[in-house]
Amino acid sequence: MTTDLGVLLSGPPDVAGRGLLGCRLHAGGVTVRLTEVEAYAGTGGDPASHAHRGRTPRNAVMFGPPGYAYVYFTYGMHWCLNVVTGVEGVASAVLLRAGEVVDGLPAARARRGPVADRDLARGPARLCQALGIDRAAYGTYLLGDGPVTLRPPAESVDPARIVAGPRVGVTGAHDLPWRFWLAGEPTVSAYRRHAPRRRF
DNA sequence: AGTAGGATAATCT
DNA sequence: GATTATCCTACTG
Repeated sequence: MTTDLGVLLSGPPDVAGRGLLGCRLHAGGVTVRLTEVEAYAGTGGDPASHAHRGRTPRNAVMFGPPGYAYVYFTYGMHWCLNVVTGVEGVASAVLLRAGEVVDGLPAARARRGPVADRDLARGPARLCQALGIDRAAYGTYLLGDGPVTLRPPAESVDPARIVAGPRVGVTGAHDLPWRFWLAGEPTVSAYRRHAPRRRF
């Protein structure tokens, strides 16, 4: 059975997110198998989304057709990669949070430094660092021949292995279980929500 | 083991 | 000027 990514990504972000687990992401000579993702909707309804307050220069690609890369820079030092989902005109995307390096191990190690192999792409910013993804990937098409490519899983993923829970690091909307990961994978990020800058 | 705090700059109000 | 879809270091027990 083959996953048609074009069809999958044109659906709602949570459905697309589940389907992206197990897919292979290739860039910079490194390939990872995705083990953790998060879904984000658009204007209204999802306060955690970058597109919640409408279209801006940064999130413009989220309003375009599915299959394109939404890359953003945050905390003054980190890049994160999303795949745009849904129909053109409505913003939604899936944040690629973590994966297992299955090819190009030396290149990933060179970019990430001396860390355990399972930590090479364990977290959205670490994943981008391991693959060498930055602003240059913004708006590129992921289902073709671009610098960053996404391919269906080599083996189909057992739906029973997919776990859902609250998203990480967001300020609100914790009642929406739109973080998906594969049970038992050591590469899934273990961060909880802590140090939330409380201003009394 | 677990968590608290700082780094650091683009983006938006 | 405040905020941030994070990561790393250092400290506590």
